[in-house]
Amino acid sequence: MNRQEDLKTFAPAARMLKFMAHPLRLAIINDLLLERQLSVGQLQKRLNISQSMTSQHLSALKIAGIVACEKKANECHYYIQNRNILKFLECIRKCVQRHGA
Amino acid sequence: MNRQEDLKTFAPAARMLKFMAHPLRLAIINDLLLERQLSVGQLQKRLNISQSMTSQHLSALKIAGIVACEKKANECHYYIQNRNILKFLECIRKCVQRHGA
DNA sequence: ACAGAATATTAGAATATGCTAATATTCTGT
DNA sequence: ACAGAATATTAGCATATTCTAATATTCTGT
Repeated sequence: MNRQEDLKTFAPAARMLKFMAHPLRLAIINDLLLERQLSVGQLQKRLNISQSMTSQHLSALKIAGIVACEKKANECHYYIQNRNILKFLECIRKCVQRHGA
Repeated sequence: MNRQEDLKTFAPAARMLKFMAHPLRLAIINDLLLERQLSVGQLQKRLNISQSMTSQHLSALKIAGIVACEKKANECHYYIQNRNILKFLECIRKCVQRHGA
């Protein structure tokens, strides 16, 4: 494969990484992996951030296809849509553990 | 672990992801995983980008601790320093394959 | 010591991101 | 229909990223 191919190949991966590359969004992903499902309000309390931030970061993760949500009455319950993310998180942890960089 | 912990925990991971979250830098990492070692000039030709861009992206990856380099005469040979990156790349590929997002 | 190759660094413009504060929407219970 | 809860969206500022173009550094061969 030539280089132009390469860039096209890596563009979607880079895009997904970009969406994940934020401490709060990683924390959200982590929480959703642990709890399976959480409302915006629950996440907001857990992360101790503003309602707006919570919603905006969730919205970004939704656009990335990483999470999805389901309306239940007045609340919106978010969950991990792309389960491959689990292995992904494990990988990140390993990479970072031995590498303070 | 409480939430403040969480953010501190994920900060280094997010930092590393940020460094990787770029198509060119993923391509560089990929090339270096395949070839073991490449000079700036070789990478530049492969990726078909400017000398400055090549150097700047490599420098970013070096700061992140992902690559390292060794001077040989007039050239600078870069290689992957953090071998965990390999599994990481595989993970990314899997995540992205089934997810156009 | 000099010319030229290989790489690094810098400045600065264009764009993207992250955040706060404010406002809008959507739903529930009465 | 209304008040209030839960969530979403918007505007706008501050900061960070990415890129090009220009310049600096470092090394080699003569």
